[in-house]
Amino acid sequence: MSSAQQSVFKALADPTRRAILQYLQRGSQTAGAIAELFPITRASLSHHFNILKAADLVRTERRGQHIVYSLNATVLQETTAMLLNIFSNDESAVENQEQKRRSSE
Amino acid sequence: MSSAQQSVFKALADPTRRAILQYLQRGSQTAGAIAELFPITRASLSHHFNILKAADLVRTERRGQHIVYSLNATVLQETTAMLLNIFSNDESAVENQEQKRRSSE
DNA sequence: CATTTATTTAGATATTTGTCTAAATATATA
DNA sequence: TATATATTTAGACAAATATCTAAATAAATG
Repeated sequence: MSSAQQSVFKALADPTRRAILQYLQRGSQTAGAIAELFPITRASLSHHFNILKAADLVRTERRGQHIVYSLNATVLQETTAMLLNIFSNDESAVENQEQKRRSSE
Repeated sequence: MSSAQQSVFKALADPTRRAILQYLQRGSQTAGAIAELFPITRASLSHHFNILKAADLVRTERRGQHIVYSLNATVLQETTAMLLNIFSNDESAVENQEQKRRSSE
């Protein structure tokens, strides 16, 4: 559960990926349409798509030759809710660290 | 403004830093007290503190030999609010990318 | 079926990042 | 003032990351 959170925060750390999410907020788009917005190669974009998919922030669907990307707003909302509680649902990080510390004494 | 957002998202990308913020939610703490929670050196922690300070997520105050760290909840709240609108306040990323693309044609 | 179009994968590379040890700085106290 | 305690800074290094080019895969079309 917290490793899912980790993949979301990692995904959000990159400005290109945030811009992709923001763009998808207006509606689903094909990979090619998204690629036109960015001055990087489609291969690099594909790498960002993989990271967004791994975080479950976007969903994909093939439509003929095209792959359509859609925002998965649920994950964003959950992450936001967690941040609003100032990480109250992400205690495992502290717990894990405490556990590591204890076991190395 | 969006570069400030960038430093916040970068800061939140690391689980140790999220754990520090979460811990500070209970109240301000000295660097040493925080360090006892984590199995990494104080030098490494200091590096994380610098990143949190650069993002204005924490504030510091010297108290004798100690440095007291406090959560700056305002920045967290603002970031959360922005996420809730699904990046509606962070358009500059897309704008910048569009601009780069246009100028390279 | 061959070619074009859309997208991803593979592999290379430069940069960034998290961590460490050792040394420096700042304050308190004997 | 000398020493101890608290914290940060400097520099090194391995791992992760963002990007690229070239090649592969998948679907549409002549």
